[in-house]
Order: sequence, then C-alpha cells, then structure tokens
Amino acid sequence: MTTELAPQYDPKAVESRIYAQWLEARAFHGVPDNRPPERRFSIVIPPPNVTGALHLGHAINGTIQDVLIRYHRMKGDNTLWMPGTDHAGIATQAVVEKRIFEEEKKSRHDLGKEGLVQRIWQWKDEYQTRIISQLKLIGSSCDWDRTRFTLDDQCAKAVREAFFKLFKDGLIFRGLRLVNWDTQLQTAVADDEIYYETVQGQLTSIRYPVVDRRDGDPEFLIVATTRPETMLGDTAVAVHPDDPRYKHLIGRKVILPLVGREIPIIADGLLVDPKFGTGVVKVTPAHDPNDYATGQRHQLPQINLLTADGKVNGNGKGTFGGKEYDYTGLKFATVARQKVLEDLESLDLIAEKKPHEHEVGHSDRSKTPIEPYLSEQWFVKMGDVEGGITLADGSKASGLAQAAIDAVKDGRVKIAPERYAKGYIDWLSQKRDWCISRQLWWGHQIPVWRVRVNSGGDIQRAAAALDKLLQSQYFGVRPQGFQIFDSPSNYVLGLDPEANIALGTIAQMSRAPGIPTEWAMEFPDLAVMGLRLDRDPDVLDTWFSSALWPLSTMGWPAKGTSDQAQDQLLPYFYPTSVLSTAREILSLWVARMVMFGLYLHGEVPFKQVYIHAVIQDGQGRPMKKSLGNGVDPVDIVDSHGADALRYTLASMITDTQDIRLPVVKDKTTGRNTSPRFDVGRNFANKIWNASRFILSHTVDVAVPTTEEIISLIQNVDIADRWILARLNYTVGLVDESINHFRFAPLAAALYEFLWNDLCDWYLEIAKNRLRQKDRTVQSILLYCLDKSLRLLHPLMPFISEAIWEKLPQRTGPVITAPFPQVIPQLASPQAEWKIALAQEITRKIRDIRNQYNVDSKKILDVTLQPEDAGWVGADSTPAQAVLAECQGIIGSLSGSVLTIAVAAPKPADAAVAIVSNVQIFVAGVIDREVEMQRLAKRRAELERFIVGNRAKLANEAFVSKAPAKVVEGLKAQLAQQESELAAIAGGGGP
RNA sequence: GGGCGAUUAGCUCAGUUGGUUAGAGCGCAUGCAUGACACGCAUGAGGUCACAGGUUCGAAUCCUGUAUCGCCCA
Repeated sequence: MTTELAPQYDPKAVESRIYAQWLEARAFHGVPDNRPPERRFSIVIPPPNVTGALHLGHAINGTIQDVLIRYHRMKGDNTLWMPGTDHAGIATQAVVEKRIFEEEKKSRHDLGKEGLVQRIWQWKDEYQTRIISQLKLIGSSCDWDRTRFTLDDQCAKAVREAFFKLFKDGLIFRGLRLVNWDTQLQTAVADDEIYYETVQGQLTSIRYPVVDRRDGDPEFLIVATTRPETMLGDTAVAVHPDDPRYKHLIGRKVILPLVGREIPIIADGLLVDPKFGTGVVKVTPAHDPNDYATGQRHQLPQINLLTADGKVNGNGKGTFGGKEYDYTGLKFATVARQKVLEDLESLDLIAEKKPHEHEVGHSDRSKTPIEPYLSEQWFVKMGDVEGGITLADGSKASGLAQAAIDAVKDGRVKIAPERYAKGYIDWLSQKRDWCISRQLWWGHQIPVWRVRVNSGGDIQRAAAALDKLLQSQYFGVRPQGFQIFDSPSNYVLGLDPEANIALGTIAQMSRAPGIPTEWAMEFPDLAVMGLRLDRDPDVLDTWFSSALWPLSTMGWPAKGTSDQAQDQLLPYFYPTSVLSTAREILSLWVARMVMFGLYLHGEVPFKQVYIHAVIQDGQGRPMKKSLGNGVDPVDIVDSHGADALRYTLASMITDTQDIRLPVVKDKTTGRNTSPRFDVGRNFANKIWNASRFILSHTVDVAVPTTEEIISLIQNVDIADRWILARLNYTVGLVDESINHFRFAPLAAALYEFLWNDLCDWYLEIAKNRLRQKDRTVQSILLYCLDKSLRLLHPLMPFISEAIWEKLPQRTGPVITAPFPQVIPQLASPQAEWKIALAQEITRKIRDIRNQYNVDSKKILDVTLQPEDAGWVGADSTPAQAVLAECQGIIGSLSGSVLTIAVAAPKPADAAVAIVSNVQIFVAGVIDREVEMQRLAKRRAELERFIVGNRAKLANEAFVSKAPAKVVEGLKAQLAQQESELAAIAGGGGP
C-alpha cells in the first residue's frame, strides 16, 4: 500500500505551514457586511499583561475563545476575535525596574521618567511580540490586523474621552483619602494588588493618662495596639457607648503620651468591641481604615505621620512631661516603632506586651508592607448620585455601579456558571469609589492640567486668555476645545486629543522662564498673570483603560471620521457575544466594562460572560513562578503539538472552579510537563491513522453529499446505518456542548465517536468489505471523515486542516467549511441498540477466548441461542432476526463461526455466557476448573441482583408509587437475571 | 469574618431534572508484532460515591450538620 501520510502524526510538520495558509487566506479577518445581528459573533480577548509570557491559564482561555470563534465562523456567522495586550501599569513598571536594578544597579530615579518609560516600551515590544506568537502557536484565529495595546493612540483617545465625560458629569473627583501605599514604589496600589501574610507581632498595651481626674476615675485608659508608632497620630480614644466601665468618661479627655496632645474620649459602637481587650481603642484616622471611618463619623482631625517613602514626617513630635520627643525622619514601622516603645517604657506607660499573630498586607509588586496613607487621589464615583446619571442611550441610572448591577439582574448580561453573578452583584453593591490615580510613570497620564496664576490673578480672566490662545493661529483648536473647572484647584481638561496636545505644549512653554514674547504681546493677560499649566503627574489605574477595551478596540469614540473600517466595527460587532475570563477579575474588570459600556455607549459590552476554571498543579496549588510548578504552553506545543494541548485542556474544563494538572519534570528537556497531554497526542495520532487508512482505501471515490447518503441508507447494512446514526448523534452533542460552554463533554463526544465507534468498531467491520472495494463502505467512510474533520476543527484546527487537504473534491479549507448539521433521517435508535447488542455478544466471546487463552488466530465455534420469551428489544423484531442481521459482524469481530439456533442444546464442553436473552455457547474450549470459576463469579453477582430486585418488587410502596416504566423495567430485568441464572446452573455450570 | 467550590477506582475526572448492575482516560494485570495506528489492539481486575443524620417507595444526586482541601471577597 502506498500512502502520502506518515504513520505518525507530526504536528511540527504541519502547524506553522497551515497557520500561514490561514493568514494568507485572511480567514481570521472580520469585516462588517450585511449579515443580520444574530449572524454576527464577536469576542474581545482579555488582553494579557505585557508583564510576562503566557501561561497555561491563557492557553485555556485561548482554547475556549478559539473554539467558539471557529465554530461560529463555520456556522456562517461573521466573526471577529479582537486581540491585544494590556500595559498593566504597576506590574510592568515594577518588573522592569527590578530587572534594571538587578542588571545595572540603577533605580528609576537614575534613569529619569523618560528613560524608564522608554525602557518599559522596549520591554512591552518584546513581550507583546512573544505573547502574540504564543497565541498563534496554539492556533488562535484572532484578527491580528486589528491588534490593540491599551496604551496605543486609539486606546488613549478613548481614555481621554471617557475621562472628560466622567469629569464633566461630576463622576470624577479628587479627594483626600486613605489609600494602600507602597512605600518602596511610592504609589497607591489597589486592593487586589495586596496579599496578606501572617506575621508574628506584638500586642502592646499603652497607658493614656486621663485628664482632670475626678473621684472614681481611673488614672489611665489602657489601649492595645499592634502598631504603637501610630499613636503619634491619635486624635481620640474610643469606648463602647454602653460600656458601664467608661460611660461616665465619654466626652472627657486623655493626654497622648510623647506628643502631649489632649484628645477626646468618644463613644463608637461600630469600632469598639467591649469584650475585646480593655474595651478602649486608640483612633488614628490617618493610618487605619477603620479609624478613618470612625474619624469621618466623629469629625476627628486626621494627622498624617508619613512621608511618601515611609518615614515619619514633621508631625511626629511633641512635648510630654516637660520633655521633648521627636521621631521625624525615622523609618515608620520599624525604627520609629522601636523608639516609641523605648520611650514609653522609660515613662512606665506600657501596661503589657504579648506576642500576637496578625495579618499584614504586603504589596504584590514590591513585596513590602503596605501603609495606609492619607493622600490626594482621583476617584470615580461609584455610588448613587443625586438626580441620577444619564447613560449614553439617554436612559437614567441612580449611579454607575447600579447601572452595572441592573444589567446583570435583568439579564442583559448573562454570567455562566450562574453562581458567579452573586459575587459580581455583591461587590458592586458596596459601591465603593474607585481610586483611579497611580503615582507611576507607566500608564495613561491623567489628562488634567492645573492652572496657576500669580497671586491676585483672576482665574476667569486667565481662562478667557487661555481659551483665546488655544483658538489662535498658534493652535487653532476649535471652540470648546477645553473646559475650565473652577474647582478649588482650578483644573483644566482637554476636550479632545487636539486640545490635549495644545495644553501639553502650553504647559511646557509656560514652564520656561517667561511666556514667549509673541504670546505675551498678543495675550497680555497671560504675561500679567504669569499663567502656568502643570499636568497632573499621576497616571490612571490600568483598569481604567481595560474597562474601555470593548469600546476602544472597536474604534470608540471615533464617529465616522478617520478609519472607515474601524468606525464600522462598533455598530456592527458591539455588543460582543461572549467574554471568557477568569473569576478573579469578574469585579475588577468585567463590572467596570459593563459600567463604562452603558455609561459611554448606552449598551452592555457583551451579552454573555463565561467564567472558566483555574488551572492548578497536581496538589491543588495555583501555578506560580515562585512554586516552579508552571507549565509553559509553548513547551507542550513543542512536545505534543497544539491540537494535543487544546484537546487536553478542553477535556479538563468542567463546571467546577479548579482544574488539577499533575506536573512532572521532563527528564530530557528539564521542563515542566504533564502526562495528561499524552491523551491529546494519542488522540491526534489516532485521528491521523484512521484518516490515513480511510484515504488509502478510497482513492477514486468521491465524498458523498448528505442527499446521496440519505438515499443510500435505504438499502445498507446495519453497521452502516449505525455509524451514520452515531455520527449524527455526535453532531448534536457537539453543537449542544459548544453552545453551553461544556468543553469536557465536547472533547468526550469527539473522542467517543472517532475512537470507540469509528475506529474500534466500524473500521474493523469495514475492513473485509474494503478489500472487496465495497462502494457503500467507501462512501460512508469518506462521509464520516469529511464530517468528523469539520466537527473536530474548532477544537483541533491543525490536524483537521492537515487531513482535510487530502480529501478529494474539497472546495476550500476546513476553517471556512460549513459546520455539520443534525440530519433527522440519519438517526436510528434501532441500529443503535442492535449494534450495542452485537458489541456485547462480541465482547463476551472475546472474553471467553481470553480466559481460556485461546490463540487469537484460532476460529471459534460459537452457537447463539436466542429466546423470544422475555425479549426486550426496542422494536418488535424477533431476537433471531436481530442476531441474523448482526451475524457477520459478531463472527468476524470475535473470530468465530456463528450458528444461530433457537432451541439448540448446549454442546458438550462449551463455555457459556449470556447477554440479554441470548445464550452464547463457545464450543471446544471447556476447562471445567476455569469454567467453574467464571460462572461462580457471575452467579454470585446474579444472586445479589436477584435478591435486591425481588425485595424491591415485593415492596408494596415501591410498586404503587414508582412510575410504571421503572417497575416494568425492573420486572423485565429480574426475569432476565433469573433466566440467566437458570441457564448457568442448568447449562455448563458446575 | 462573608461567599463559593471540591471530596466518586491508585491518579485526573464524568455522572443533564432522584429510577435498572455508578462510567471514562491514565496507571495496573494478562494476551497480541493482526497490512491504519505499540502514541496501538483485545480482555480483565479495581469503588461502603468524605462522614453523620434526614426527606423519599427509591439518594452519588435533594436537605441539615461535621471534617478536610482549595478559591474569591473583606
């Protein structure tokens, strides 16, 4: 036999070539056309961080999205998978800073802002390239022509537009708030960028002297704290309002040791648990979130003790007991703490010290402890607003968070699995304001300028002058190019990109020693007031630009001006169809996209959210660099092929929230891998070989159409009917699995049809007939192969395309071939149960051959004896006729000569087995001992079943209450079991 | 502290509204170089469905509680 195909599937030989062909054919490119909305399917990729390379989690999500996209593309939908990457502000800056420090011992201050940002861009270019090549390696059919980066010009435009609108609507504000402060990177960090570590600390009880003691008053109030150094910023002590020990002291004062400040004793039922410690709590509003809230409730002063780099500022001093204390410049949580403790000790103001375990927040980026830090930050208002807010479609909502909650509650956005909707709603319901400023250099700089005028200057005059300047020959920005907000700090905001650029230029020039002379002449006010503009140095939280991703990638806010194709994307592909992502960013990212989608564009960004499971190692630990248990998808593509990777991952994606993957180190490469991926590789190889076999036996045969197959089945073998029914069933299963995000069942459906049904049974049955060049078998095999490759394609694109190329008379690549449809005429429950019976009988005969160690080449002499009494077929065909239909199949697959005889006596020395109501006699192999063992085991089993079933049927309650179908089924089963037992006992049994 | 998930064969997992004898892959055992495939073929062994109660004629499945592991949010 000659064959074009190698005996083993070699992914490396086809993958890059085929991917290049798809690109060449522009098969991934989505262009708006006249297909109606229900025939469009779009996904925006959750943009991977340019911080590092992709891991298996990305590969899982990539597989999921590609399966959906490829499936819908084949279904005839106009599809768009929008790719791109995220600049990931703090994460990337931290990684690059760290790298530069390790390699060059230089800090960001050595490099300067421009220098560092330039280095980060280099890093970004390198990793974006790598990430995209990884996505391509695993077969992702993204529309690469449209690749976006959250910091590119188009995204920047969207950011400025969004910021402006929010600002104008009063939804962005600047405020003094307690934020999580990274003292090393010197920036605010988000809650999700903090991890908690249990630290062995100390609980220190400190005596605060009571001021103006009266009879019965204690000399001191004792407070306990794990952070004694923060006492320098105490502005109250609090007790529970109902605590009899202290009730009479409420409203009085204590004196703060070391500082000498008198601070009030307040009553606060929320902060104080009277049962914990002494029932007295120190209140430091500027250094603890709970105290901050308490301070707000009681209008307490906030005394910040901290400098940006984590030292004590000028507030950390005072006079107490006639002695001066000064902690200025000491490292806050370490040196200052020690000094405070020593000083208190010497004053005998420490009542108790005891070890105390507690959780300390650390910055995920710098790994240093987080300080709550009072600072000026920009916020997006999440809560309800008086008078409500207006969304882009003109509808009203009480606030941003509420708008996003409503979208999920009323089903405009569906979340699967459903249980995750609760977390989304709970998180949003807190309506916590979103701190969007970061003190970083890598990111979208906040598009706000602060106007400074000489003392006595008039801000309105300055504004008018600035407005004129912008519209002058120097800039020519259209009217309304900017707006001045006469807020306490006088911010200016660029209305559009042009105005932003102009403002940037003015800012630069106005910083020079003098206003340029030509301006000064033309706009005298500018010179008089010494107008200066400073752009806010902070950058926006990464999630701000990510929240705009579905909008910005599709061209928002462009309105039919610049790039025509881009402009059409938004009305055509938005809202997107599905967003597939991991659960930890459900709130941070998904919720914010919904918010911005509604607010800025009046429509949700996606109709369906799918939350996929998270990959873990064999011990249930997350895959982490620090654990060294990560598996690089590229390594798996290298060792097993992309299809094997995808297939294996899909087969593990169930509705649970974790996927465990045992990780082992490959002995030859030293890289992490997993034996699990062999499953996919073996399956690919199986598909390859089955196809090779089919193709080599159908050289001059055409692939039949479905119509031809339908007319063919009027007159075919039971096995032919059966495999077509199985194929048809599989089509339905695949459809349903993909439509319900059931990826493990999808993988199983493909596997079962191809390996079990087609290879193990039908191909074996077909072999004899192929030798005789049976046209029917050839046609059916080709038909099955054709449809199978289409079914496989979404999950295993490379191998399906590689084999597809070998099919005769194909009209194009499989990537754009129509997806198979369920054909009702091909279904056949009769064929299914008949072949199931034949399979069972075949297995029994094979079992006997095996147990008796009969040579595999020896032809067995087998008699089948059916009994019509009690026959439970799915239709009225008599048992004997059914067996006759399957005679050839059973005979050839079990290597036996079959006799069917209704009342045949059991041959002497025959081994016996029973399937349904068919007795099987295998002659000439009997060995009394082996047979006795075989039958004794079966008999014990049968007796157990019979006892159980008789008991059930004797139970009046069961018979009267259970559905008739169940009772009848049980009766039939019992009858069969009884007759089998009788046959064993009376037949060859001992 | 709040929420969620998991616990089924040695391992990784299925098991769709409760219903006949709980399935798969890997691993294991036995046999097989069979004209597609040893990344293979055939057959088999292997389970008190975490534990304790409850509902029901009937529970891996529903309810309550316990234990262990894990995740998310504070």
